[in-house]
Amino acid sequence: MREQILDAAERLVQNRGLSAVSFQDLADAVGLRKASLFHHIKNKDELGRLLIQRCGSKHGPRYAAVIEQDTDAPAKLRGIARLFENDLHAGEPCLMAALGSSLDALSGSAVAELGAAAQVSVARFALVFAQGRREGSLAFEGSAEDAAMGFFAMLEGLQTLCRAKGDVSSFGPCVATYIQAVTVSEGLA
Amino acid sequence: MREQILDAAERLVQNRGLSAVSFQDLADAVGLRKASLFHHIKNKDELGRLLIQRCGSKHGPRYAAVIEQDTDAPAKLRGIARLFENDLHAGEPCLMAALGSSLDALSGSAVAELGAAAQVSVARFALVFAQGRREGSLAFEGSAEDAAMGFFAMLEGLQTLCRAKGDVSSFGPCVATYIQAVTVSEGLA
DNA sequence: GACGGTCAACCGACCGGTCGGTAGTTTGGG
DNA sequence: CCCAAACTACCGACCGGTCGGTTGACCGTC
Repeated sequence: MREQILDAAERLVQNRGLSAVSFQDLADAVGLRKASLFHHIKNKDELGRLLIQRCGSKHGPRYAAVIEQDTDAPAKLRGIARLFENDLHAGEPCLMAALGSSLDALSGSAVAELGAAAQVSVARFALVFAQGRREGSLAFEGSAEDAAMGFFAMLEGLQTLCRAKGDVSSFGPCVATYIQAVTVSEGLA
Repeated sequence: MREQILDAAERLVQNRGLSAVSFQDLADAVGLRKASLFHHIKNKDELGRLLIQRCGSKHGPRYAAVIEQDTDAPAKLRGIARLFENDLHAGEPCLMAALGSSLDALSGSAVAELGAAAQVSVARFALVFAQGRREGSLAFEGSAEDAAMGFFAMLEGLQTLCRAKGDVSSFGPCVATYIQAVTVSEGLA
């Protein structure tokens, strides 16, 4: 049941932001009464923190599956981007954008957990950039972490921007342009 | 007075999201009583729409000033990025991230205006990418619009991500890595 | 004396959250 | 094997407070 509540909450928060989701909304979405929710979630701050934790435990394995494939780095970047694109098409953009862009509405501990979750994702993606540099398939200046953070930021930003423009179809071409730019072209190198 | 209200509202919304900013907050911030605000702003939906419009009329000229400089495209990209970086350091991230990541909390007309504003920015940045391709200073596949949208998305995403991680200093290196990747290196070409 | 701006007072709805209580299930001791 | 205690999940009613928004009066200015 708790998982169902969090599933519904995630979907609502992704598209509205945490502070625009009330316990009443959440109760309606899962078919319970408002009071019952408090048996599963202590308060709104805990709701936010649970959502952030799930953001890691739920999507982390999906990223890991792509990263652990036996392919070159550009293919992995495309695979990661496709995960974000699919979520966007499913109307489920990453929670980190919704939560991160209204930081002052979160408690201190929630902010800390959000930052930690972001760092975990960046570190994961950095492995791909490091692999790409090692195998000569990616070219970029600076640290792999910086490159990975830029990549992650673009994925987050594209989800938001595509939805704002009502033009979900441009996610793919935009990210493809980026990946091509960091990929060492076959003709050279 | 209306401008002062909108200034204060912008600052609040940037860091909290529109639905977490109440008229009471806003009244406290500008030193008026809540009731007085409604002589300047009809309702919350209009507040959101005015904020979006200002996002264009206020920041548009700043971008234009950089774009109309007589420099090469990579320098213009760095200039645009620096604007976003300065705003981030000033605790004033772009409104589009805050508003765009909670679209379902906005009215239909507000969403339309937000999308239009986003399109205007993308078109502006696309001019720079087109120039770069023309003068041979930037290399990328696909349309200039796609490249520009990816660039814009990264700037938006980096603002959010840096704040979430509490590490504002990594904005510069991350975006530098991207710009370098799309810039045609002097040794080649 | 018309007018733009400000305000105190107020409104109904809703907010996050609590309370007391009720079914149903699980558990353990005689 | 039974029954009572304990526990889980749920709920109606309610709390103080805040929400977005309205009203009507008051003010200085031209």
